[in-house]
Amino acid sequence: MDDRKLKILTAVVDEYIVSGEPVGSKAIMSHVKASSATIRNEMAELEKQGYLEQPHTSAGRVPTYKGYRLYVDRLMEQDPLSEDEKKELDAMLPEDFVTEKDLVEKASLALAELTKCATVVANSTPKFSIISKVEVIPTGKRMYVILMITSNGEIKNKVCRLEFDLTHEQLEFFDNFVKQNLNGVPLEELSDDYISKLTEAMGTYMMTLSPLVSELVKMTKELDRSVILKGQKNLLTCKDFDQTEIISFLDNEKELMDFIDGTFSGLNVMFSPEKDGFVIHNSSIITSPFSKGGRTAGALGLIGPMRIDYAKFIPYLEYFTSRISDMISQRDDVSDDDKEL
Amino acid sequence: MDDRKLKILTAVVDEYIVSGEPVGSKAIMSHVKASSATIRNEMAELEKQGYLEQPHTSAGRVPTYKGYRLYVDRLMEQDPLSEDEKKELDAMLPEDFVTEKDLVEKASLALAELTKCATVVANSTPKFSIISKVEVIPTGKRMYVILMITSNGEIKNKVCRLEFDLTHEQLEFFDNFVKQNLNGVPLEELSDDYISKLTEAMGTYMMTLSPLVSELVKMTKELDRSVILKGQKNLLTCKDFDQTEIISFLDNEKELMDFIDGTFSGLNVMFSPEKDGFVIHNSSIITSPFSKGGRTAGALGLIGPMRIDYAKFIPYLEYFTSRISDMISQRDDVSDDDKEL
DNA sequence: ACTTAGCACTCAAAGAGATTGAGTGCTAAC
DNA sequence: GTTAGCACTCAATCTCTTTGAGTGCTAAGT
Repeated sequence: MDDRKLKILTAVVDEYIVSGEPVGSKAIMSHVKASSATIRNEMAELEKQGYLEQPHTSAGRVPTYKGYRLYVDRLMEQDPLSEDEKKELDAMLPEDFVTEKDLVEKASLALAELTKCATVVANSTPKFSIISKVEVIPTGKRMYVILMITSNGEIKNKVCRLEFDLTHEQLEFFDNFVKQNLNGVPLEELSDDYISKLTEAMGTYMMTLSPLVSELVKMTKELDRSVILKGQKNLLTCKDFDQTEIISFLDNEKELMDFIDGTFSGLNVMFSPEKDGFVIHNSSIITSPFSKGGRTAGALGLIGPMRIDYAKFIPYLEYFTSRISDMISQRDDVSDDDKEL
Repeated sequence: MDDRKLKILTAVVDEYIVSGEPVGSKAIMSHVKASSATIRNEMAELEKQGYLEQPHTSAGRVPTYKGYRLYVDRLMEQDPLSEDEKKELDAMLPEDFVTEKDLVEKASLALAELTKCATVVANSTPKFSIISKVEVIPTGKRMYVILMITSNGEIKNKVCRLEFDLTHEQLEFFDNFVKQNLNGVPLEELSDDYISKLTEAMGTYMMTLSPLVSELVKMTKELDRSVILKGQKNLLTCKDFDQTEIISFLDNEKELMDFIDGTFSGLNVMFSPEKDGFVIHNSSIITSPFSKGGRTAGALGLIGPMRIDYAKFIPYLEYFTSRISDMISQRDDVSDDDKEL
């Protein structure tokens, strides 16, 4: 693959990203020093090799996903952020935050507004946190509320209804049992094994209290897998997409969960044809992980059309995730201090 | 307004509801015993009077909102529900529910699926409920969780961050204070007056604890005004609407809150031209209130195109709200029993 | 052997009639 | 007051033409 071809491919992608129209040979002349005829010949070859395609014979060229792949992996030059831009981005993040979930949610929203794309954030910090309080509160006939608070400030509650009322003694037992066996336990250590051992240890109380335990387990599972989608509106108004596809995508959150998996290892750019089962044609997904105290804690992702402005938006995304990492790690230090006191 | 005119108007609306196309004089002949020419003359008059309109000279007639108004108020015959249909509707409702919010939410979703419209539910039952527990739980440096549980099973929590840590004594004071002054208080009695009197009564503690109180008040306000929208997808796919209007409607929840107000007094059918400020052109909104123990407790609403199948859907809606009323009232009795014990 | 000017060719998009048909209003007869 | 009949209207659809951006190929130029 000679140098001029790469330059032409780059020019096609660059042009197409801004115009959204098929790019002709003349438009490339301002980027590459060669006549339109030469460029046409080169483009014909790029097409043979699968990097470009024509919507129809007499139209210009459009990058294929293979073309985008080469572009983002090797050709594109990212626009580095100026200090001013950094300040602007900082201004979009909250200075302070109450819970980590709050922070990532706000960052996600800001990114969505900035890029006019949808954003998604998978936050697995709760997984690394420890249970700091579990309480069971009776609230009516056979009704109980389970309250769980984790060290990262996340709170979760669940109402459950039992078959019969618990005696005072049973409640007290459960309370103590939880205090001894769950308080201070990292959520990620709550394997099914661990749980079943616990239930066994409850002995005669097991029968009556097991519904509570199973709700508790459900809660921990829900905590460590939270995926939030923002900027749905931007997908709906983007004319690169098929509306019905977007609607069915928004309708099944399940898919979201699935695709974000395995994107926790560095910047990642994926195209819909590469990700099979993903319904939105012509879309690309860019993800960047963030960490808490050196440990991967989640990922922020951008869902947009394939002709998204990679050069500009990738730096935005990476800056946001690095800021998130800083902020939540710093906060973590504080609460460590707290423990030492 | 003579009888035949009314029959013709009814026929036009009925036809238009199923076809969505302007209705011509011939189509009416199967409903009204008269020649197409006569019907045309009558329709011309109905148009003069503002009940019908023509998209263009050589097209059939379409009802105006004034036509719909007359139709729903006086002409339409509702399809009464058969026992079988009632059973089907019952099957869509949960047999049992944990919180009232759960129930109305599920009913709302079921109605949305059934009618392919959006549904909205304003639930003010929390307002009539009493505070059964308030707790403040420290969860980290200067971090506190306020937990509030109301008698109808609703739970709300809020994380707040204070400027300084509270002493054990301060916490205990707040705990007692809340127990004495808020536990058992109906939410609707928490007027601003009442609150400010309370804060004054806190004396020297006021300064330090007022952030907690203000969060608490916020929580009660959020509790008694919950509006839930379901079936957004149906609005997006309905071709009677302008997509951009739908998107901007979905984007500002505020509007939702506003329009549902004042619809708690019996079945209500509104058309977008009557409800100014409401962005969705060509839409109609049908609401029906539900009650808890004889007291209005909220309303369930249906948002659809103006040519919605009123005859069929109004009975659905009313059946649902009557079932909701039954179910939450019955449940209430149970918890009353509970108190007596 | 590569580059490029030139030319014939292609094809989507936009515009200009022409055609169709559902529906109307009006009139004159019943 | 009702209705059959007829001329008229107009959106929708189709066809035909024009336009123009863009191509591939060829032959001459470097």
